[in-house]
Amino acid sequence: MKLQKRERQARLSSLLEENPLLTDGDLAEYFGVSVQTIRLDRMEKGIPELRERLKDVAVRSLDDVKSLPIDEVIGDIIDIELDKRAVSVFDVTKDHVFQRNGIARGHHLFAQANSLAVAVIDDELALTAASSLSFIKPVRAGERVVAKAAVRPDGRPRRSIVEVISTVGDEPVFTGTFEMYRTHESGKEGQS
Amino acid sequence: MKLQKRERQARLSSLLEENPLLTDGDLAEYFGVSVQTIRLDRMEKGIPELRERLKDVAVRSLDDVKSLPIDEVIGDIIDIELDKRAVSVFDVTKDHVFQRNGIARGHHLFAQANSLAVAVIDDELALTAASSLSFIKPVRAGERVVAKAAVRPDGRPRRSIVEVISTVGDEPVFTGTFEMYRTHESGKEGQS
DNA sequence: ACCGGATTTAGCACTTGGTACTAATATGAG
DNA sequence: CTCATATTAGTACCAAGTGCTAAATCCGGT
Repeated sequence: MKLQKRERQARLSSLLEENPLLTDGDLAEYFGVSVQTIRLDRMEKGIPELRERLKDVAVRSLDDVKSLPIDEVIGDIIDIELDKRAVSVFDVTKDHVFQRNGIARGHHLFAQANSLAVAVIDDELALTAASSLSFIKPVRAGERVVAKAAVRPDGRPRRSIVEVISTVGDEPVFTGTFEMYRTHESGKEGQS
Repeated sequence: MKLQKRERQARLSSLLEENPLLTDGDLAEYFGVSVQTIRLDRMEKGIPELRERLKDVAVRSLDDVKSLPIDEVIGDIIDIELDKRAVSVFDVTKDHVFQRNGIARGHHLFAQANSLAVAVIDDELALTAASSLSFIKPVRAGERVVAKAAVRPDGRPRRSIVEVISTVGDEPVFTGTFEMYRTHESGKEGQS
């Protein structure tokens, strides 16, 4: 009997974790014990009642929706000098990789580099006109990608070239050349 | 008074849409009417009670977690012939555009094209090795982007080239050339 | 065999946020 | 003024609980 209780409470926790919408009644039936026993178990484990669990899940998912727009820039920009250079870091998680092989999907590396290229341009409007990319080495979940962007002028008016090199540790994993379109000339207003 | 009711019911709907966790009591207070009135309004509008709304949100979000891998591909693939060609559509919403100017962020167009390029390759492992892109015309929220991919062999072993052209209506908005790496030779196993 | 603590079950009153239904009032337009 | 529409009130009931008390079981040790 000593084991029964522990065992049951442990299973109960994990059961509820993967399916929070079970009532005490469901659980009582499942374990073949009385509803009261389930209640006691929940008390001891500090597991809230069904209604609270539901609200938690709901609130969390609503919050998620609201916090999505942070996606405006991919990666954290940690250093920037407009129209010159910029650096951002991006932590690759399991959400960014193919389930099959654990390798980061290319568009995330592109997104980091591209949004960095947009950010480094000192203009109201900066658009990517064209780009050329090279995926040098696969990146995996848990790795931190550091992207460095450098701006150089293009011959044509209202254009700038941004070169981005992304590395994990010391190793380059991605490079991209972005041809950016802008509404105003490249600034270069000299000092003061 | 004719207007009062309609107006209140309309506001009530939209209020609950963006915040499903309001009780009838909250709403009654908010509109300065009795709880019963709110109940009647909900009846007429066919809006379920708080607990049901919560459960819906919760279930949907739990389902989402399970079905997230669908984000493995960006855009809906509507036609595919492995190692030959594929077509996908992607509806641009306000979540995909810069707030400032309403223009779709480049990485979404890239993501659609790139994941289509990955999908069209008939191999366990397909990775983008390099690519070259051209953003021809800005895309805005509400537009539907159709991407068409065509595969052609590369001279080198275990490589394929995928050309993607994305259009809105008749107008091309994006083109990309993807050099794909694969583990096995391009199949081409002839007819049986 | 018997005792005692742990475990389990039962029962009751009460809570929230409702449903379902009935009945009484406004209120306003013709 | 009157009649339909709209609103409010009140009752009984439900699900899924909490909180509390009390009884029944079980199980091991001596």
